[in-house]
Amino acid sequence: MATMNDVAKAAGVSTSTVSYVLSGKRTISEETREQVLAAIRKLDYSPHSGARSLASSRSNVLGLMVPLRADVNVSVIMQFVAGVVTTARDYNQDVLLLTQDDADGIHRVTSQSIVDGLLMMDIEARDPRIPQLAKLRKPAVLIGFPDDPLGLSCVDFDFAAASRTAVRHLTELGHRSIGFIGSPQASLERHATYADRARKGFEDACHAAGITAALRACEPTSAALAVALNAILSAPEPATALVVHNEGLLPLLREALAVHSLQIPKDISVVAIAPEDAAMAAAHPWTAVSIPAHDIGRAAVEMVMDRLNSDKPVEIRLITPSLVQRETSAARS
Amino acid sequence: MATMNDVAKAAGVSTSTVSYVLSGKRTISEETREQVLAAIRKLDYSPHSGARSLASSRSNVLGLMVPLRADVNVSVIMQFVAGVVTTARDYNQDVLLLTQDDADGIHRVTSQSIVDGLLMMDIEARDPRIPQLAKLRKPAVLIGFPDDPLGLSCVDFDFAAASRTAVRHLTELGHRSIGFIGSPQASLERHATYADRARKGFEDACHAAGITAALRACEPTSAALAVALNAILSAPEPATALVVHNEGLLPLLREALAVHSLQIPKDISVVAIAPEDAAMAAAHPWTAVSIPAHDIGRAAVEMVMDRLNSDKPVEIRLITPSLVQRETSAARS
DNA sequence: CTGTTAGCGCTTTCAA
DNA sequence: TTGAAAGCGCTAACAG
Repeated sequence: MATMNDVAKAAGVSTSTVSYVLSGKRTISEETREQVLAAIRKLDYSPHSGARSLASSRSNVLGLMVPLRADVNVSVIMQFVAGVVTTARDYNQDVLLLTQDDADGIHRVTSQSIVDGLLMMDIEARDPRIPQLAKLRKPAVLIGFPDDPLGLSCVDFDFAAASRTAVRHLTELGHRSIGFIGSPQASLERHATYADRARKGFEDACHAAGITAALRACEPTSAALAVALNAILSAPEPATALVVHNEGLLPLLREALAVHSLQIPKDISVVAIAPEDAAMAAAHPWTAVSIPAHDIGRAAVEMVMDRLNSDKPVEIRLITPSLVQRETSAARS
Repeated sequence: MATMNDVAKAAGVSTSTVSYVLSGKRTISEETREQVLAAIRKLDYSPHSGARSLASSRSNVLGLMVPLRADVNVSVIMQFVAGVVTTARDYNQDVLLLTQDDADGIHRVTSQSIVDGLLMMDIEARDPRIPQLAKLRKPAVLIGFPDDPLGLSCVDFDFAAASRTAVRHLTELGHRSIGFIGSPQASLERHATYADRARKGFEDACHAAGITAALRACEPTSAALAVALNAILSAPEPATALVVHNEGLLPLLREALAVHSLQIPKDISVVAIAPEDAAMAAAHPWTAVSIPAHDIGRAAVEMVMDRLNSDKPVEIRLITPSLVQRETSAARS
């Protein structure tokens, strides 16, 4: 492997000149720059990341802690990760994968200077990782919205607004009793903030509009869905519309409603809170408030890089939802 | 941050002694070892990964190239990745995430010595990345089974054997005409090797057993499934059993068969080739040949580490399938 | 606009 | 069983 020294010799300049050509931190005459670049090409030179990180105390790697748990929405995670990785590349960073159960992963990758900053997915209301992150001298961004961010940056989808938007759409269509089918109980119990906030937003919106609301947590299985629907549809004022915040249920929903002799959207309207692709992957695409997972990933990277490169203040961003009406919502009959 | 030098001074030894205590590459008296470890704890010392990789030419990072494409099975990927990351930690390695569309990611992370080795998911029959990998001086493991591995290690699930196992199970139950519903056409067209081999195994097994076979590729949507089933069930000798290698279709299958007035397993048997959790996530769990994604991830890491640490020869491993009968297969009526 | 040089923090050979 | 010291390849302060 060629080193920077080899390049310098081949180009007839000093190593610092090569370094500055590469970093752009100094103005270089067009002539020597050409020479250096030619030598780099000729020798097929690449800088050694370890040497660079030793000298500059920057690794050009971001740590991303991902839940590989089963009760979270896998396809949203994938999209989010895709957003993170592609944006990281725009900043010339690579992404190191950490898992939730790697107990001291945070300590390891920061204390050894493996990463320059951290992105934490799936943050809970009182996440024990937050105090740990707050002590670090490396920037961290929380994906989620905890009770107390302890001075860390946060970014998330505005799930409360998503529910409000869904409810507004349905009330405008004349519905006066709406059911909410949410994330599995497990997500609620560990206070994944997205689950809590979507529920809360739904309750508040229904209350403000004077609408009858019925909420159920639900596992992504036919059996659980049947139970949830029974509860919602056998109430004194049965729902004429549903908000579903659980993409795993979408493929099962039509069949489950058929049991109650209900057709979508003739007898019952449905709004999904789900990623775009899940909403579209059906013969009759769902009216949906889509979760822009890719954009959240992008925003998260932008926010760590801001804190890494400048002294921009800590930021809290909530990504605004928007609803697209498709084939599953209609005026109340 | 404390350096190794600080530790050496605090313990009253030389830096090399500290280094050897940490690496274990030299025998150290119990007494000095204690002293060193005490100093490490007291100063909360962690080695600097950049410095280490510069001096040792080992980064302790493995690169993992993941498809963030939509037509592949997301939950299998997640399980596989989980297997990779947890096993990597057992070898004291971290995992860097690369995406399929990061065109020169392979070159970047290897030439800059960011990674010690590479794991490549979703290998196609004539994958253009293979010649590129074969030229590197870093070990690589292919997850998949290409036409020509060019001397690289490979590991994969034995999809052909999976189909054969499924067919054997069904013939033992008396079925003489079996349909195969496979991966989307897109997967076949780019010759994802898993799709090809599962099909081939099915055809061969049916032929060998003198069974009538009907094969269809299928997108994971209700509409596509309806088309595929129409074709399979309107044949001269309609299938009395199905092998389904497409987990996205499982939640849709009962409803689609009901259209033909067929109940599982009374009128038609079904064997899924799918990850365990997909097979279990139903009111009536599927008889299935399960894809042990986690184990494949583990095996892949073991194989890179073998090539990194020793001169073990290149290896080709096919993970043997096993079938579990559950509620969706029964004797032909 | 460019060169010299002192580190960055670790590993490992050589010497004792 | 231990220490001294020469790098590993790069960055950036200092000097011109």
